[in-house]
Amino acid sequence: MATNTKQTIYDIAEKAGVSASTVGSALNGTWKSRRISEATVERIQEIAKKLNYSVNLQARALRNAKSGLVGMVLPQHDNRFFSSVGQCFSNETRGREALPVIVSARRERDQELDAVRGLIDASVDALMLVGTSHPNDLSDLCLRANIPHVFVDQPCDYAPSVVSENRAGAKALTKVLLKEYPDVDPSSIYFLGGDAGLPATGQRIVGFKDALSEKGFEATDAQIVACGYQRRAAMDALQRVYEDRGSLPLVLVINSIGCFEGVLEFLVQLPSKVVDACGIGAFDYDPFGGLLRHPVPMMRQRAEEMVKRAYEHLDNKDTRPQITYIQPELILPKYGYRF
Amino acid sequence: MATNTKQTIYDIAEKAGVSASTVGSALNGTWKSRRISEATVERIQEIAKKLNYSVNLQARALRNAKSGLVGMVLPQHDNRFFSSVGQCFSNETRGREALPVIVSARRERDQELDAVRGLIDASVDALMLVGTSHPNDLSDLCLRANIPHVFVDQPCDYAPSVVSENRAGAKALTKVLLKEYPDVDPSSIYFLGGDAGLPATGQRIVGFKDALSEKGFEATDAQIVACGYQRRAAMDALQRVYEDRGSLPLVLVINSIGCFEGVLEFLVQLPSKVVDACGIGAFDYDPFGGLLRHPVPMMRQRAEEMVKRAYEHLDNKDTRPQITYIQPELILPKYGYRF
DNA sequence: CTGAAAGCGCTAACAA
DNA sequence: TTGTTAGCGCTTTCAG
Repeated sequence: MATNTKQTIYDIAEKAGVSASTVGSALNGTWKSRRISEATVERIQEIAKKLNYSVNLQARALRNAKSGLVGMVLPQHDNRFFSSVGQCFSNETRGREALPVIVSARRERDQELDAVRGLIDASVDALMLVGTSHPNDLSDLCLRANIPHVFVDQPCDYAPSVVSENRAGAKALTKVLLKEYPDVDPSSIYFLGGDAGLPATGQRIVGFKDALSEKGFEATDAQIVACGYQRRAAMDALQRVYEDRGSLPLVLVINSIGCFEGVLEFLVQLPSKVVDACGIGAFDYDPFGGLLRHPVPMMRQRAEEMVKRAYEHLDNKDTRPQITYIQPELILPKYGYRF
Repeated sequence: MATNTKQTIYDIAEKAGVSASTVGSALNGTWKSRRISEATVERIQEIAKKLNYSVNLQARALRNAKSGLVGMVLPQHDNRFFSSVGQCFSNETRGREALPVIVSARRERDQELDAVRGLIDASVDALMLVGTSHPNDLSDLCLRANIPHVFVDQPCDYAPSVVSENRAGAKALTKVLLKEYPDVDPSSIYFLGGDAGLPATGQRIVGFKDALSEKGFEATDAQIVACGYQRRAAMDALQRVYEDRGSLPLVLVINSIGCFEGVLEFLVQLPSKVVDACGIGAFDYDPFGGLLRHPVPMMRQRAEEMVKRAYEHLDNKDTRPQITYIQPELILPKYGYRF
């Protein structure tokens, strides 16, 4: 029968008539190098099972100066891209016999700092920082606490970073749209969403402009609407554009999946003809986006590759600043029935 | 200047010329009850800041028998419903000054057991088990380890559970669809997705049948296709139905958002006329689903309420089995432009 | 108002 | 092949 109070190696030692250290190594695998007889080990393991023993990882961590926790900070869980990142991180971390601790921080400086501090207090063995708004400040904290860390999605000046090829991706996406509208009035091409102060958005804007200038167009500030990442903000921003112009943009490149939802939410109120005429593309991917009657090419960021690469940096104890670029994947709309 | 090696209360004690226990209580807030002078406390805090001190939570945990970790097990992160659950859990947990540890276990028994064992080893102070396939086994582990725990989405016989009103929800959803097709051939009404062995799906099937029998219909086994939760499985299952019948069902109630994606993926290959004739409704919610040209009513599960209720059980140290039902929300398609 | 000392559960020398 | 012991960093009596 199992007891209801948590058992320690001392309890087992007593029942087994051996010392606690013998029990310890019988249970943590070091018994081979300590040359403890297989017989005792088996006996101990049996008793442990019977008593429903489980290690106390804090005690082990305290002794070993290694917690078995790996932390991740990301903007939010409920987002297709970040939840994929979280899923991959969870898989990879469990595969390394460690426990993932994922904290969301809404891209806000204070929350990010708070999250990182909390994770440092928990003595995480490593930290993966995803889509953070203040990478350098966070890296600073980690450096002072001597915590190996990598950045994903938004790069940092002081640590290894893994990001999408945003510039090339945005350029390719924009070109797909422009091809559909060869004679478009250049001033009716818009980029919407994101934070122009952050590298990811910044690079996408550059890529967007690249595509335009290949056509001999030059984008004005008015065509770049970096309204943030919120669904609602994107909705409002597009509405403003619509009112100012008196019409929709002819080509609209959207910077994040959250904004994409906001855009659709706005468009859904307009008459069909108006929306039909507008070419829409989105950075980030949503499977539903590919099923819409209105064809929407999308740039899927490769979450899995990004997390794996980031983990490689951690595994290799790579600490110097360097950026690894991962090419995103262009997803063109399917043909057939259109929802 | 900050040092690069982790500081302890002893380091601070030395610099401050006081004892470690004084530093300890100055830093953890117990100094008031220990009546330590505010002056020393301030001095200590200053030194701590300068040395870039941060508590070692394992040490504290070991001493206090309280880890400051709260665990969650869920099927997957990359799913709209579960990622909302994860987000709410993260928020609630951080609000309680604890750290969320979320582990995904794909609804597989071994992975679930493993995850729970890992969390028990980490001495989580409480555990929230979401959408698990083997609740009773997991509860058993927790009970033996004396860990307060709650179930969400799938109920357990031995612990408090918070679940959606699946039966009523499925009935209401089915009725919405039936209303559109008053003269439908009863045998062409299908329920697709989920695991009939699990209570959530089971209840939804009952609700589905309720709606049918109100119409005087009786569902046969062939109409209930509990093909699991995978996108791919749903795709294949629907294809089989299509081939067997020689046509699509006229009314299709889909049991989970993952299956919904699979269904759309299949339908996208068919000619418009065929799909247009089919009435589709989905349990679980996706904002894109509401924007489709093909109108899809959806039952949104209230993730936030569910997590909050679950946390209430934990806060109240409620341990006896009981089920709290949360009513899901019917979301009807928007009208206007249809994508 | 503050210090000394014990102990949380585990691991790793060092002895035996 | 196994036991003894010290100590990881912190909190908490108990003394002073």
